[in-house]
Amino acid sequence: MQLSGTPGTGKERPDNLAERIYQQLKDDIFEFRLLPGDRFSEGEIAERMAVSRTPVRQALYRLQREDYLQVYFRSGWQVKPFDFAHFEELYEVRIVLELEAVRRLCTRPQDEHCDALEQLKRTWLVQPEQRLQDGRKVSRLDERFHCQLVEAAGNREMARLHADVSEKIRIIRRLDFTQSPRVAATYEEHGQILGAILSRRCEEAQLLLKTHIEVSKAEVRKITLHMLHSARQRTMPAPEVKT
Amino acid sequence: MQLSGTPGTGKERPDNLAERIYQQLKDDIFEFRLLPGDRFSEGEIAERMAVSRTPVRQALYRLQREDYLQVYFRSGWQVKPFDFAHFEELYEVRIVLELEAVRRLCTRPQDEHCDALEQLKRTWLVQPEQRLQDGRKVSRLDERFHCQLVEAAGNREMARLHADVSEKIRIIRRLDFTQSPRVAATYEEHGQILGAILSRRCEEAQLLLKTHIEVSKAEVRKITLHMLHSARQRTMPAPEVKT
DNA sequence: ATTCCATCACTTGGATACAAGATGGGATTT
DNA sequence: AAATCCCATCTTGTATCCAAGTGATGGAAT
Repeated sequence: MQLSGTPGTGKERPDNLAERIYQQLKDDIFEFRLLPGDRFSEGEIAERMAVSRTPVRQALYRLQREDYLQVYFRSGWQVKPFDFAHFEELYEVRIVLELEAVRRLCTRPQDEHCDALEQLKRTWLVQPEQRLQDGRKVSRLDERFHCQLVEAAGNREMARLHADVSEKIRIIRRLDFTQSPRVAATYEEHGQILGAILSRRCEEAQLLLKTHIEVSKAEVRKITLHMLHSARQRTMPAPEVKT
Repeated sequence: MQLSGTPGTGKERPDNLAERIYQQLKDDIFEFRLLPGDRFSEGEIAERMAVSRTPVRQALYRLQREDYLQVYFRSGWQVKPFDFAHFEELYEVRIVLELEAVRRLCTRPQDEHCDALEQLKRTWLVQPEQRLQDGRKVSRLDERFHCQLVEAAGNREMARLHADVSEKIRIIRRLDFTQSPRVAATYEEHGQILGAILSRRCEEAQLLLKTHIEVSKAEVRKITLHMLHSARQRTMPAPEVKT
């Protein structure tokens, strides 16, 4: 009964079933295999994944805490409907955190965080013919760019919150990269932002970044509305949408 | 197997054992009945709370996600040791979020959010003889002040993140209100901040708020170090402390 | 005295069993 | 025909059971 010794020595979980199911379910949501409004039971998931309800419940409750799912008392689970007001607010939080990161990077002491910024330069300040075209890849790269910017600012908590926010909006943010002009614009703007940061033009960097994010936000809003509109015509009933 | 009807109608969980245990355990941590570094097993908690391990595990995993606990594979649980770097970073996040809230409140359209600010005025802009003295109460009030400030700014996501951050630092922030001069200073400074916001002196409000938080941060750091130092002399071994 | 090794109680992770309530459909009544 | 009641079925929440591994302990060997 009494625990006394110091653990610490190599005792991390090896495989962890619940974690695997959590990832799988989140992926199902992100890839729209589970649509907003879809309902299901713990038993279904457990059967599909060929495990017991125990790790499924662990995963489901985690996803509930993260606002992807909703549970009804003895009446099953539901994928939370999209809430655009919610996404807009998350975009604003992103802006606040990233502007602060830029401020810190621009006022940083000499030669600090330069390695992180150098790595970003190698990805984004490249010749046009070296640019990636695949929207999926660029989308992931874009998220990494913004996260690394915040990470480079040095506050791990801020970076973690920002990463959480980034993950929450990923599901719609991706849609911004389905059109190649937007991909090109992303390369262009990231380059400009990096340049401004590296030469410590703080105000300019902040303005560029703010505009960059807001344009992306507007673009995504447009695409998502269109997508949901056409989905509503094909399927019935459409996934519920708030606001 | 098939779920189809619309739930929505009064199906919230009634009692929920796991939730109760979660609250109880968090309270144990906040009230130092569970000390940083303490180790325990799921079975102990289940026995103490007179429930099975299932809801206990649900609560423990939630507390782990929230960074209060740590689990070792087949070797029990541990209350996470204090990490002051962590707290400092959370304080900085608080500053960023609250400064943004003040900015928004100062540039708000006429007559917006005034009700929320009015309520704050009634609490904090009072005659000295009406001020509360009880450190516990003022501590809770202080947290509410800052949270309401952010809530009033109108971005629910920002408010939620800020509330989460506030809860995470509550465990040490309370210590700031164990000394009555600090209580008086809090009233003084909150009053000044509110005044500056209400008359839309943005820069001044931000500076006041930033200083207010940073002073509190420094004070808490001092008290906590002292507390841990004396605790280390009384008990052995002392709770592990990083940084 | 010290090191090594078997042992054994204890731990978490997952599977299964059970309890209580929600739901939906069909028979029954109005 | 429409509304209502009843019941079999399904669902989550909780308890219990089992598997696999951990770590402290004590005895044996050196």
